[in-house]
Formats: sequence, structure tokens, C-alpha cells
Amino acid sequence: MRSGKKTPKDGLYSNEMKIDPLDLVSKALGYSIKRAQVHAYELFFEFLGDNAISPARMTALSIIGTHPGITQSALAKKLGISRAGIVKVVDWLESLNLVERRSKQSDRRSNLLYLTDSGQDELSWLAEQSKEYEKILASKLTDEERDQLIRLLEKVTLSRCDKQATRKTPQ
Amino acid sequence: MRSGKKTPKDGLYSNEMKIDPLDLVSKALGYSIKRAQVHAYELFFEFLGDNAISPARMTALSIIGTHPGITQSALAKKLGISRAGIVKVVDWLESLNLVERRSKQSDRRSNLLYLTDSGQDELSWLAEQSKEYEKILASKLTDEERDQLIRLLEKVTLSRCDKQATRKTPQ
DNA sequence: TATTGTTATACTCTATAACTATA
DNA sequence: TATAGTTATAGAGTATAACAATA
Repeated sequence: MRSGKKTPKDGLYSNEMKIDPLDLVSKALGYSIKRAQVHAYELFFEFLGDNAISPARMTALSIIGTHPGITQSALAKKLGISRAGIVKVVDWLESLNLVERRSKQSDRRSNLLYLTDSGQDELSWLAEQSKEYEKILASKLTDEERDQLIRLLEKVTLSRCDKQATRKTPQ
Repeated sequence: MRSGKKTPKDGLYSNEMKIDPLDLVSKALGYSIKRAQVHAYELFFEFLGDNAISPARMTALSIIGTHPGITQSALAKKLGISRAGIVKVVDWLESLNLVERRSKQSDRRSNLLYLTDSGQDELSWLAEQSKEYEKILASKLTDEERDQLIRLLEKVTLSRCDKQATRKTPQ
């Protein structure tokens, strides 16, 4: 396995030129991220069982737990889904008696979300499970590598505001 | 930003204890990967336009281009989806005249897949676009950081075979 | 019998648009 | 008017099961 050391004349003679130019998959960052995500998702259910809460719903539960009284709209925004989409998530969490809707007194359009007692218990249990899961997910990495991987991923994710500046000029 | 140096008594006094133990999101590797993937996916359509081919179908096109004569079953396996699922993908690619099914002479159950001429053109064009897209996706990283990010992601993804060995012991 | 491709069907996740009740 | 939540509906992507053609 070669290191990523740059060759003197980057481009024409760099290592990447060994890949078929029509191979959009090997050594592509986008595809590497996708594969890691699919792997992480599958491992999640291998570890917690096929009938486990989904990662997205676990995230919703965690956000409600760490932001008691958050509104549905604010939760939707944090999760990056629509207001309509959050309704089913909260319906589902409420049907399992993990979360409670309470209508806000000062603005009765809003629902404030709180964990129930069993929601608290479930979240605590999931927190333990997540810790184990994260260990397995990162089992091939040293602590330093894991921290750097997260740091690099965050650097990629937070490049959002570039998109206008670097937009391709139409030709 | 602290390095991931381990404290002598890992656990009770480690850095991770500063995060709310019920916050399953911050500094979680699984969630970092997911966010990066969502970002990469959105950036893809911001760059190529809302009506662009999806990354998954682009991948299918690329695999057919680099494996001319691949069967549908083999393509399904490479993409990690079912045989039934691949039918719609190939139907769609064929309806756009990018791909051609030819029945295999020595085994007439199989369809062999080939790019059409316009499929070749489309793939070449997508290869250029992908190169630009990858540049933007990694624009916040140095070349070394990008290579290491891919290396670390592959390390995570290829940890698959661990899952039995590291399975949590029931207690 | 086993395999390839196909169809029928269903499920999850997500979105948009129109509605209601409030503000 | 504008906003929060809801409902109805639709589309993408995926799966399983049953089937026909072929091996």
C-alpha cells in the first residue's frame, strides 16, 4: 500500500493516473464516504438487532433529550427534514411512550417535546449501546486516527459556504 | 483542539465526559460520516443540477463502462442491491439509450450490459464533472488530508469481518 | 434443481401542497 | 398575513416472493 506522497510533477505522472479515467468509484472521496456510511448503517443494525430504532429516530430522541421543550419545527430543522416529515417521527416516538407533546401555553400553535420517563430510560440505554457501537465502528483505528477522521469529515461537511464561490462557470 | 491522547484512567476522567452523555450526536463517528454523506449528496446536485443522474446510477454507468459485458446479477452484487432492484436501474439507463442489454449466447438466461456510443460520451462527460465535483468536495483539505481521509474511511469500511469477533457478550 | 431476469407488491423515508388553528 | 402542526399524496429507493426461461 503506497503512501500519498506527492510525485514531483503532480497531474500527468501522479499515482491517480493509474486508475481508469472512466472509473468514477475507486479513490473517489464521495464514494468512500458513501461506502463508509452504508457500512456504519448496516453495523448499527447488526449490533442492535434488526428491529432496533433507526439511527435517525435515535438522533431525534437524543435531541429531544438534550433540548427538552424543543418545538417540532426546531427539531425538523436540526434533523434537516421537513415539518411534515417530523410529524411521523414524533407520532412514532409518542406511540412508544418515549416522547410527549405538550402544547405551548404562550403560543398554542406550537408543540413542545419532552421525554417521558421511559424515554429517559431508553435514551440512557441507547447511550450505552452507542458507546459500544462506536467502539466497534472504530475498532480498526487508533484513538488519534478516530479523532482525525472526525476532524477531517467535519472539515468536508462545513465546506458548505464554498458552493457559490466555486460554482462552475457555464460555458 | 486537544489531541486524542489517552488519560491514565480512561473513562471516568477522559475528555469525552465533557459531552452530555445523552448527546448521541456530537463527536460520534457514525453521525459524522452520515453528515458528510448528506453534504456530499447535496453538493452533487448543487453542482450537476437537480435533474442530474443520481450518484448511484452514475456508479452503475461507470461499472458497466469499466466492465463491459457484465451481467445484471454481477452488477447488482457490485452495487449491493437486489437482482430485482437492478432491473429498474438498467431499464432507466436503457430508456435513455446509455446502456444496451445483449443476451448471452452461451447462457441465454443472462443479459450482458454494454454502453452505447452515447453512454460512452455521457460517462466521459460525467468523469470530467466528477473530477470537478471531487475538487469542490475536498476544497477545504490539502492533498495529504484528502488521501488520509480516504485511507481512514476505507479502514472503517473494511472492518466488516470484525463484527463477529467483537460482538458484545450478552450479560 | 438452481440460476437469471422479471413482475407484483410493499415498506421506508422524504417531499410538496393544501388545510386548521392559532397568532 | 404569517406560522406550527397536520393530512393527503407522490416519488425514489429498496426488499421479498413468485414466476418463466434456461441451464
